[in-house]
Amino acid sequence: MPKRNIIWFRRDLRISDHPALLEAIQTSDEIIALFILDSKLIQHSGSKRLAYLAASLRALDESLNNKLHVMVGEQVEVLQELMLRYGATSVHISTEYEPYGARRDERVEAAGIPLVRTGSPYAVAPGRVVKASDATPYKVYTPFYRAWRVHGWRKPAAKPKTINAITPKDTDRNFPDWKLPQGLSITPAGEKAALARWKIFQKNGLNNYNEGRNLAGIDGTSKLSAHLKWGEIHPRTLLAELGEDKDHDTFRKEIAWREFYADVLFNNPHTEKEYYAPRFAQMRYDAPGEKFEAWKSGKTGYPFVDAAMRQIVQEGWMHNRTRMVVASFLVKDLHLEWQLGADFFMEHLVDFDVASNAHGWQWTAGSGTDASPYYRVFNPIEQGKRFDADGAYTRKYVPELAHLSAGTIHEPWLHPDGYTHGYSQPIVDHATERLESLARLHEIKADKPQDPRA
DNA sequence: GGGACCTTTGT
DNA sequence: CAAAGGTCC
Repeated sequence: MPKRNIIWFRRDLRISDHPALLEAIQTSDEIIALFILDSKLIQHSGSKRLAYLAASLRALDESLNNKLHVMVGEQVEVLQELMLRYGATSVHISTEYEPYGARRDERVEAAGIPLVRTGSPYAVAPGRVVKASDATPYKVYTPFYRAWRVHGWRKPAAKPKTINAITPKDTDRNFPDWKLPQGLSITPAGEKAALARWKIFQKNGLNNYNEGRNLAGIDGTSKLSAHLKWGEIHPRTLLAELGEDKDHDTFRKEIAWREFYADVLFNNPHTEKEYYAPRFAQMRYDAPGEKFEAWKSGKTGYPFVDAAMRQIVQEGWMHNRTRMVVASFLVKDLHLEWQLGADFFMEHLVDFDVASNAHGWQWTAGSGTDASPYYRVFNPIEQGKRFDADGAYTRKYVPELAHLSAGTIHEPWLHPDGYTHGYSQPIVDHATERLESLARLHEIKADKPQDPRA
């Protein structure tokens, strides 16, 4: 009887630089390539992310010469059935660290499935970078970054020369047919698309990254987030080709932010949903109502905010600069809790990553690690003028403002024709709400005596 | 333990 | 150039 291993793909949908796949191959005669559709994750994913996953599974299957099993059902049952049927002795995985995935794997293991963990979605696994002084985790990014670099990471793993995989039965080829709703568009999925995008970014964006990454209207960011989220490319593959100049270092720092937030969530799993700084739970917030609806539908009357909100709904992706702008607007202009925005992002983002999302939001809200200082409130108009100076980004997503030029598109109230194409009036006055936000923050200042009833 | 330091700013 | 307060070494 040949020795057989299962390779259970989850968020590592690639065959290059894949240590767990290599390990599964090297310790067996044949592998069983498997993906299990997880009803819980499907429930929490919007149509765009599901369409992306469907495409990514097709791409992975192609790389595996159509040998991918796509199964529906409870993980333990599916794994037990396949192990029995094929006489497989172990299940190889890339280690997962975020709360849901880590708990799932523990549960599977507790049910008697022999999991073999090799590698992770990170260059340095969460929990590995700690302070030299007392071996506790970092809470501030920059010292983490320095220690992360000193820690270092392995070279990319080799692409397997041959993959000897069992041919699935037809009934085990349950590829989902999740379609993208009409009128929407998402980025191409799969390992080939990821590697192609990386090449394009290296050629066109990387060498001006320090400046270009902030400009919403140009293709200045890597746009690798969805590929990284689904593991179609490993961060090590990117890091291996970076140099030491300013632009390359800035990009390396963005990769390190992803690793920092994975580490913070690993060490503080409750911060997926709760305030990292607990006193922010005591702040006065407004209840979500009409203004929240306006934010979600891109009708706040603030052009840069509305452009970004329409971008995420149409494309499942939002420029990083505008992620901060719309987050600041939700929390500090509308006085709503960050979790409302984070949940909306979870529904729409193709690249949704629980750690980066929760802590990106908390940074803006002021409640996170190394958070934005409380007095720092983004000005949505000034941000638009600075980072979408010619108005191209806003014009693209807000057709009601397309007739306005660079000079007035971020302030339609300055133009006599500003509202002639149906654009919304501002739902709040930024200057007023900024002061309101500062007042509410003052109420929870650390040096204020706590309410004894609290 | 004291001093340097801290992604992404506003006016 | 002003704006806390915590973290790091």
